[in-house]
Amino acid sequence: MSDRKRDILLNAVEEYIQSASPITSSNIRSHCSENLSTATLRNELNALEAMGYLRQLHTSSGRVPTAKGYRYFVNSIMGDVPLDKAVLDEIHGIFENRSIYLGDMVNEIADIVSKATNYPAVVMLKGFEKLIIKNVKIVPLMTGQALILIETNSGIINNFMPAKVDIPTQTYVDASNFLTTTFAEHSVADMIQNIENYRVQMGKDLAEFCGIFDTMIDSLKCLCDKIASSGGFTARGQLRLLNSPEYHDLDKAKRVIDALSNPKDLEQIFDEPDDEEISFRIGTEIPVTELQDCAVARADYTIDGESIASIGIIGPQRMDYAKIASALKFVVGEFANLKALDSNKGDKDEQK
Amino acid sequence: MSDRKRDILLNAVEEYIQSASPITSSNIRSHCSENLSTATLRNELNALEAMGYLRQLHTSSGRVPTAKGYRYFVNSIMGDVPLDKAVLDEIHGIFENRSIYLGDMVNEIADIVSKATNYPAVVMLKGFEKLIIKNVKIVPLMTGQALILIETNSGIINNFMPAKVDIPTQTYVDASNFLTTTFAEHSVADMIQNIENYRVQMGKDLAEFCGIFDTMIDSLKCLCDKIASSGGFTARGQLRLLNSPEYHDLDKAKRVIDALSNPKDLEQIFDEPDDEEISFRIGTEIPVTELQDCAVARADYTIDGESIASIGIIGPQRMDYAKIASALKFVVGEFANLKALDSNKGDKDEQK
DNA sequence: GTTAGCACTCTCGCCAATTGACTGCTAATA
DNA sequence: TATTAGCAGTCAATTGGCGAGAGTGCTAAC
Repeated sequence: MSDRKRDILLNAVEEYIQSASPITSSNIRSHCSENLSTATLRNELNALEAMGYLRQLHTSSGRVPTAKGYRYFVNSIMGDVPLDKAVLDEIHGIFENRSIYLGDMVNEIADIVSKATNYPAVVMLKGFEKLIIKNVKIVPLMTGQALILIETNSGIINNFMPAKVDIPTQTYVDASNFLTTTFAEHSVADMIQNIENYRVQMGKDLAEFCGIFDTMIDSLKCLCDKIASSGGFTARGQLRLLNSPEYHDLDKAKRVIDALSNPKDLEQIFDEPDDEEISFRIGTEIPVTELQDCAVARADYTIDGESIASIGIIGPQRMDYAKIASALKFVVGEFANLKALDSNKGDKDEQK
Repeated sequence: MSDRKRDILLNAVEEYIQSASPITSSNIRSHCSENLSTATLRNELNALEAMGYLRQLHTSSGRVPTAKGYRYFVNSIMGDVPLDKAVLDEIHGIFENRSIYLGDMVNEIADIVSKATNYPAVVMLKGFEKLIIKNVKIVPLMTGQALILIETNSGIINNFMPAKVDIPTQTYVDASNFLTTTFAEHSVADMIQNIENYRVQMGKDLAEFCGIFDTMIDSLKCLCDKIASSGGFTARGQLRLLNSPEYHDLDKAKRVIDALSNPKDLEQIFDEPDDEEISFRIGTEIPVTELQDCAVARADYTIDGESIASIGIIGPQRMDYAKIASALKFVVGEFANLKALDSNKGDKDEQK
């Protein structure tokens, strides 16, 4: 492909992303190639169409990028576009004020990412059980339940468990301390799996904790199951899909929105690992029929090479790829900072 | 109004709520008045139109209820329609498993009510500071923050506050116990306002708690402000508005949905007290211009005569009033049960 | 390789005619 | 007096045709 064709194609795609109306030869002339005539541009556009990057909706209309055209654009222009400063600050604020429950954080991130990009966002929490335990607290409440708080390197896991009222508060404190000293720097999964071994090993010392541990593990398993049954997905900002002219058709929009609340569909997109920083799938590259006239952006947050959470944006193929890429990069970056911060902290102030 | 007119009107409204298409004379004949001719029915419909209960969109179309017609229907038919058993169980489950944060509970209730009715739902948390304290716990975390847990008669208030790492855990326990014994059976507002007095009164005994109390009160005030700034509103299920044929027009739907995320608008509907169990406002009865072709249902949850939370449903005037009324009644009923249960519990197991 | 010019194609908005669904009204009937 | 049958009238919705406008493809000239 000649340099000129490349310029024209990239310009056409960019233009179309902004305007949402088919690109004409005069259109391009006024925006980037003022020294060429429309006739020449028509020849070039014709060639680009033959090459499969553009297509015409009908003989006498302008041209629209094909999935291949978008793909070319995405591969070429992956430079960052600076995000809105207010949005940046808002994202940063969420992470700043991070002594927050993991579940809430996931919701907030989905909200913010959707707001920043103006498309629906999906967050998939893949393995909270892989997070590294820093501290465990079991707090008995008056209502016959207790609150489990597990501080990890990426936020706090919280869950309620049933609790007998006749167990003294101190027992809960002791049990919590035991769990913290035993499982600090281990993963939650480790704790769930290995608590049995510790119990056997330590004999009657732990007898009084047994009941507590059993119900705690049960309730954590329950939480795992709950997250697993929803596939760990949280979708937010579905309404924003309606802002795109391509989804002014309600039925079309509904089909996409329905897919967003169907774990089975989303699974196919987010389950398989993805080692790119930001990946885009366009059109038929998406393994879900209902979404094949969409584009999906995805970024993963990984710890030690394992993906903990995925963030996805779903929109029309004519989505603002550059803006989305920078939003996702920024969010994932904040995630990483968070982890660095936490491990520092963890070293500094040991729990007695 | 004659009995026959009444029958015809109620039937027409009910029919229209189901079918969403204008009611014709032959329509009524086949559904309720098979012994009358369509001509007679036309005379009756004509009379009902003259009385202002129905109106024609154009000369040769069927008739549609006016706001006055819906109002008559609502006042007449307030009998309960049994709700879907699955929905009933789901609502019940939320309250059953009630050791849950107030904030989460509000979200879940909005979700469920919206799901049950198939319309957008709004929950307004008016005065969590009016709730009665049963127990206070301040739990220090590793990240330089502490978790405030206030168990009340209607769920747990939770919020984070900054905390110095060098304060020993026991101080937090003592501070928590002090707050619990001092303010149990008082409202949260009482605690926020009167903690100053207690501090002055008790002198240096409390000196070591001062810092903790100050930051706690600050952070609770912050929470109050945050809730106040959003008007305390949580809207869910906005998308369901699109299911109604009257909102297939996107712009029309968006105007309503925007109003639902505008505290200023919602305030006008939910701020003034409402002593009916379930109240409906139809059309111009709603004090918000953007919502004047909608209907709004509202139910309040009150403690000691004061409204703590309001639940609202927004939909087209052609909404299923009976179904909405029963869903709201059921939810408010569960709320009340909750309170009864809690005060029992409170008597039984005292905190040391 | 580039450009000007012309014919061609297709969408969109507009208008008129047709169709079909209901109603209102009038006159006949119980 | 209340009800009904029948007929004329009204209006929305659909259809088809027409013209304008936008944009292209192609060809011939530069």
